[in-house]
Amino acid sequence: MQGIRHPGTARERLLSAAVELFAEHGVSGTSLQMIADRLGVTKAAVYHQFPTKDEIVLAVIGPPLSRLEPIAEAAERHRTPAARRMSVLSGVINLVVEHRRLSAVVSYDPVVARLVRQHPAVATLERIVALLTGPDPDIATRVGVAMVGGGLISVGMDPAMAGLTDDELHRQLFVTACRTLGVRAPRAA
Amino acid sequence: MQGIRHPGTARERLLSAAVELFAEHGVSGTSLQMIADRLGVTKAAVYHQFPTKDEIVLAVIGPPLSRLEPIAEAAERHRTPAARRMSVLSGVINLVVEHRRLSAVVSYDPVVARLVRQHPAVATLERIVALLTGPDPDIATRVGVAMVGGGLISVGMDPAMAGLTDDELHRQLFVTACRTLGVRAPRAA
DNA sequence: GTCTATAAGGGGATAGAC
DNA sequence: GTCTATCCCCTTATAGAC
Repeated sequence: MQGIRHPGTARERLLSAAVELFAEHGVSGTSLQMIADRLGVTKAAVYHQFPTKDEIVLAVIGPPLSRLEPIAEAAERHRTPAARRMSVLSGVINLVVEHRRLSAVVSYDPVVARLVRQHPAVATLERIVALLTGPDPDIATRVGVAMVGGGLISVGMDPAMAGLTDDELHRQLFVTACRTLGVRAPRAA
Repeated sequence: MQGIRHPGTARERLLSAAVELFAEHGVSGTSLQMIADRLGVTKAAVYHQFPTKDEIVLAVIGPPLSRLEPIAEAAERHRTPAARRMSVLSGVINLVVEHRRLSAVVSYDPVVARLVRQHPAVATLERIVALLTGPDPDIATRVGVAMVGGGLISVGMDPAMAGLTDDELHRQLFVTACRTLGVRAPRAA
């Protein structure tokens, strides 16, 4: 709360630059020097904000991962498996659409995958998958859910979809995911 | 053709080790030292087989990429857009199933993506997407095709699907992809 | 918050012996 | 085909001044 600065605090600008670079080069392919260069500062300034590179990655993935818990909780308040599935699907799509570029990094970067495995949110992720499959899923259902998971992220990161607004993309993903899962989509709001 | 050796020529063993490591750590996260260590040789021995690291990546992605062309050609021999779509879908699924781990590397590793962009096979890839969408696709169709593309790869790399045989996985992916695309799957053979 | 300077190590890559 | 030895650069990370 001092002078006006365009994109936020130094920490926020750093994380924003990191996300872009991670998406473009991968975490292993992004050096602290690259992050510093994009911000127009030196590496030491980066180290002033975060003690290690891993801490930067954790700070990047933490906020989106922490949003999984409320998605699962909201879904579990519904009574039928079908309603729970629709609720969690909508929540996950919201998250993916909102973090189009980051989702792919979280899902597919090997360095991030290692950090995610040690993250408390993995348990929530399993809950979410269970909510999507429903109880005692057969192979076809599990394939469908896995396909939706990867598909959402791929579409989100697709440059050809960059022109779509978040609302449009959400609608498209929702109806397509419902088809993949073999369920009738509720009529649109 | 000399003495018996278990996994093939030195070059083949190197590429096999490279694929595993690329899938596990990403290309940027895989050093030539790691490849050499896995083979029980030194870096210099690796450099004897390939002049640069990029050449290793190209040798890894070349064979699967070269299989795109016959897939597109076979599909284009069919007369109707629907038949072409089913043909290309089956061919792509074959490819993904056969290279479960490699597909994710080719599709999502930023280093590989850069090399793929300069590869002649990109044109074929566009042809394949066009065959899947059909002429003058609307947004919903393009979303469906993008979702199938990413979904196939995600399911292929999913450890939970590792227990499925190639044939089983192919069948599951085919019917699920057809649902996503909103087409009736032809009855199984 | 940012800088200069530097340490310590690993990266890709090369030369030349065996 | 494989080795030892080496080069140079970039990496993460630290220390301390401004």
